[in-house]
Amino acid sequence: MKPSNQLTAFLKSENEWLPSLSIDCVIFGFHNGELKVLLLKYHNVDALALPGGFVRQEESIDEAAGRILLERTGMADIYLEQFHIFGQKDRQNHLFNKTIIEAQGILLPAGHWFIRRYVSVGYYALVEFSKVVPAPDYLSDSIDWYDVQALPPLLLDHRQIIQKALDTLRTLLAHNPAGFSRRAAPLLPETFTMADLQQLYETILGQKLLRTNFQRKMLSLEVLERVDKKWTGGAHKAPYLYRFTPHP
Amino acid sequence: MKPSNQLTAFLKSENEWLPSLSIDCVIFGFHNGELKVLLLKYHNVDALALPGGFVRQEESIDEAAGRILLERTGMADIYLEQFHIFGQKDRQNHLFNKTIIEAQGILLPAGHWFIRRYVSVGYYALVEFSKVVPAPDYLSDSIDWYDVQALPPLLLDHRQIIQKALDTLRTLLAHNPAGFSRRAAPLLPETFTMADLQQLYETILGQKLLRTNFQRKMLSLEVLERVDKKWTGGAHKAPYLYRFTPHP
DNA sequence: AACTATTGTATCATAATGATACAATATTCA
DNA sequence: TGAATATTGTATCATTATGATACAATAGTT
Repeated sequence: MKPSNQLTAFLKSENEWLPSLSIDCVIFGFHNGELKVLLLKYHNVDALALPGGFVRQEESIDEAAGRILLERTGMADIYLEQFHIFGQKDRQNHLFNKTIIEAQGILLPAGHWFIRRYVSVGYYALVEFSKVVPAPDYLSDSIDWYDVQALPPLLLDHRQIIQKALDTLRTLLAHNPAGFSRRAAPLLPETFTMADLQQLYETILGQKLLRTNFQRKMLSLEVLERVDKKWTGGAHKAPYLYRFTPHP
Repeated sequence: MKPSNQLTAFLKSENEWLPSLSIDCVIFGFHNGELKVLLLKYHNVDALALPGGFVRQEESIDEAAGRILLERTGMADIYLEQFHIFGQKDRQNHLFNKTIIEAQGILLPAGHWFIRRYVSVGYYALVEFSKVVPAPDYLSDSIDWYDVQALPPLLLDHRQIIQKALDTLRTLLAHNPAGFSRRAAPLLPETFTMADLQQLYETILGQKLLRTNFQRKMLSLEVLERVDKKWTGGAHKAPYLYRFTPHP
């Protein structure tokens, strides 16, 4: 099926979708000590965008978020959490959508929901970087990880959406480190050192932490278990490896 | 204008509204040591409901929440904050809406957005009980305050929406008491005693607090200023009155 | 075997919190 | 008028959490 045919089929199935409502997913990964976010490039659009989509009539918005992520990235069974609704009146997504479909040579009737204003629900997830094999779908040219500290120009209010997701992460981490640890588990490999974990915290919080106190705090949360194997490599004492205890 | 005419006009102005999206407002008040929530009773519907409404094409969802609150309750300039989106597929609001309009003798075409599924954005606000003069509008028979501890049967998932709003309040209060105090200021009269404030906290948190430590904590937040006047009445030492310092 | 970088833990000071004690005082009532 | 009572404001102690520093342990390098 050609791209434009898929798009045409999507636009024709008007009654299967909830108008006015879209979902954008902020997918965080962690690699080489950098916090990454998954972005894609739509055909004929310069700015990069968050993986997004629409809600079907017969699915909940949580289910829609999972399906959209699966379609755009191939990742299944990812736990997503809503964090904010973006409903400014000047989002102007309709202008952007018009660009997309006109580039495909499609003409829509003036009142079609796809080229009217809609509001977007932000969902975030923390995933294991290495397990993701980003594959562009029929809508996009490319999909890749980008360092949160150095984001490229983004579509619409997507930079603001990422910022809000980051704020949500920071708040969670600061006020509920145990809850954060459970959700953040996928960001790190199965086993990891305390230094790895600290680097993750420092990246998200945007500040340095005292190593000794960080270790004391993490161990007191009782969400980590020490694996008796040790790491090899550096010219110094070998650190323990830890894993997150399965949540009780 | 007769009720059914207003409703008819509303339903005919299909293009002025965002389909699929509604807003529900959880308005908290505090009176006689009880946390109250504002509920209304729609015509021909038994269960009580949160004041709610829809979003116009040319307004942001924040603006819509303010306008809806004004229309349903007469309260202007209330600071509302979004806290969650409710998008289960079994909300079944369309069935409820069908009941409402059929009771008014109105027939809608099958695909009309008003009798299709929509998701709802929850907003909450904390207001001064005594300043609200609840007045039912053309949609409702009555509007009144209800004790959060003893809610009547509610429409759809409105009980769950109130619960989530309460959870949000509790989290805010527990993790950011200074921020909560600023937002909670309208719940209390201009000046109040420390005991009043403590009762508010205990009601929201659902647990007793130690008086002496509560006082120490509140004073340390530097959001209160002591008014030199004193209260009269009881057969005991007169407490100081406090007011919230205007946020800096 | 000495050296180096890093790790794990102990320990100190300081701040925040939980719990108790008690003086101060506005009213009531003998 | 003055003792009794209920409540308030503050002090104080113990306990816990946090910030900061010190130091022994150790895997590699030289």
